[in-house]
Amino acid sequence: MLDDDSPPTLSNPLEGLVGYHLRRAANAMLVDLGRRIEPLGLTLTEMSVVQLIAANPGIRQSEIGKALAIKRANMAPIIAALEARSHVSRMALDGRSQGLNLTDSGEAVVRQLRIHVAENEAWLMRHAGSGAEARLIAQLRAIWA
Amino acid sequence: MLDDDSPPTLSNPLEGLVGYHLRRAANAMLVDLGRRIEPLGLTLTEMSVVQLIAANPGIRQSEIGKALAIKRANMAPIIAALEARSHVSRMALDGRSQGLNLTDSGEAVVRQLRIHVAENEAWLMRHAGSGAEARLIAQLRAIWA
DNA sequence: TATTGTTATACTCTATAACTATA
DNA sequence: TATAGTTATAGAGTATAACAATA
Repeated sequence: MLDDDSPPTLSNPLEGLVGYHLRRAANAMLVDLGRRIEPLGLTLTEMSVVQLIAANPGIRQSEIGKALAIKRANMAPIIAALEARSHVSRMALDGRSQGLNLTDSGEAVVRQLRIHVAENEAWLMRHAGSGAEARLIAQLRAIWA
Repeated sequence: MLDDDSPPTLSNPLEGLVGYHLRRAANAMLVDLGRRIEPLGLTLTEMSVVQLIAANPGIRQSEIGKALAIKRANMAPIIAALEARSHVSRMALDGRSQGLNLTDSGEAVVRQLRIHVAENEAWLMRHAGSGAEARLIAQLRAIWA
């Protein structure tokens, strides 16, 4: 079968775009991180929220949303899910605000999380290497390719 | 009201992570690009697919999937939607494969697309600037912050 | 047997709108 | 009036599983 099964020498005009590499690199990073934290039973968004609570005990969910660019409407189910798994507890600050804190279970998860995040960062730097600035595309491409 | 409405001096441990900035930067880029191409009635994924067809007339959708990391199962509705809007036509290559081509309408869309993508790239570089390699975090952060 | 395309389905993330209640 | 939280809903994007038809 010599019908040219070799790589179809496909032309990809997106290869020259920084935005394309940025998207692919971010996706690759999220896939790697997602696999690492999978055993913890947290989504990537829950992961970042938990880390923010760990660093800011008593924080309000509206503050988390502002810091991480998550809309109020999307914060509600995230906090509810974390509370349902007993990772987060709420304490009324006033009639409408609640201070969020990690439970022991939540603290344990964060400890594991830090390890996986560090591994993910190491994975990132391993792929990105240290390069000059004009090498931005090459760096980002190296992450997913 | 002097209850300290100033920024809550919130601690964000994610700020030190390359992965965090990568995710935020990619999201910011996609928001900018999404707004630009919105008038064309294409999603971001459809946009990249159309560009690949434009550069590779007669390409099979399985090849597009491989190039852009889109699963076969997800390619089907994308191509169907592009065909439904008469941007793409199919031509049987053999009993199971189809060669994809742009229609006149599809070509017109791609011409507009190229302009918006170039604008998005300019926007990206305007924010990222040209910087050294250790400035990777700063560069990426500058895109979304 | 492996590949191409398809359908069905589910989950994550994001978005807007509208509502309650509290400040 | 503005804010904090909630609910409902929708649209992207991605994932797996299973199937038919063809190579």
